[in-house]
Amino acid sequence: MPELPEVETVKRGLSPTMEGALLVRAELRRPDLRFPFPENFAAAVSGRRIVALSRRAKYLMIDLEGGDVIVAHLGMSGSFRIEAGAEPVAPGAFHQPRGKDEKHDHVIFHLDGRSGPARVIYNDPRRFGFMDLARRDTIAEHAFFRELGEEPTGNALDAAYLAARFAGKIQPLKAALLDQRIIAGLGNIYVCEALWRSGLSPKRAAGTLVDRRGRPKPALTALVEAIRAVIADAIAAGGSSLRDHIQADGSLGYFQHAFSVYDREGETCRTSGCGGTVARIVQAGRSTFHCPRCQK
DNA sequence: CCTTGAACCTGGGCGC
DNA sequence: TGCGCCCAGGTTCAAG
Repeated sequence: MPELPEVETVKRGLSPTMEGALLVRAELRRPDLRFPFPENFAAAVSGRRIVALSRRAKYLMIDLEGGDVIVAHLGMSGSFRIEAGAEPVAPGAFHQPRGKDEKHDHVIFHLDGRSGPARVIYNDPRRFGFMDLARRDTIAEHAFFRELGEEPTGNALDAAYLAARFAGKIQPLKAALLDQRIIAGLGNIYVCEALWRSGLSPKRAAGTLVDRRGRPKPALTALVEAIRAVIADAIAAGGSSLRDHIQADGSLGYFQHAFSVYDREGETCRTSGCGGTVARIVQAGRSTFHCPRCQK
């Protein structure tokens, strides 16, 4: 589920339950996800109070009292859900998977919060997600964060910044926008959507949006606006829920209904007066959806 | 530096 | 009902 808007939605869904709660115990139901958990993970976080939740790019950060930070990435299929009350949280009270889905419940945070005991459960069938521990005061130097580019929210991302990063690049726009070192948090869906909104071909070389003096051409300014708008729209919609993915509070994001090109191969382009047909091509091994008629 | 392809995993959908 | 194949929101590594 996770590009930036989905992770932001997860953060907002979990915050009311997790912030201020005591993390009584972290229960790891296997030794690894994509990577092994840090040796001391469960012991280090158990018994600590949760100070705050935040997000950077596609990473969810859980700040604990004392300065440790749980850093979680949801990979392709990771999700969190909240179960309130009921189940005991005493040590030794192990989670019992009942259904098919629950066999992929890999991490259970047993909480004691303002509204009583609760569990926050991380489920990830494909296990492309991962969790690590960092220290708040050095987190910017952590390998996950060190090279990340600007967030497409707020004001840091602007045409001048992208012009500097795109200058001289032959790399196609699709690949340049997926590069987390340039813009942090975009993924396959929102790159396709932003390129469609700005009328730019995913195959176009990134450097062609920069003039000879290294300044942004109007098309690059339009692209920046499209990126910021599509991300803001998606966050406002609670992200995109593909397949059966649900948000932490059990509700569905609905931005998938607003897709203009993603997963719409063969359908009519929504650009007014265009009349083109959405095509699917493969770039760097991943599907790109675009309208060959109006995206130049 | 660049680009591509494969790898990591499981599950859903489709054609036969 | 089953099998084989392709596809999936991400990242990383090897190889050309």
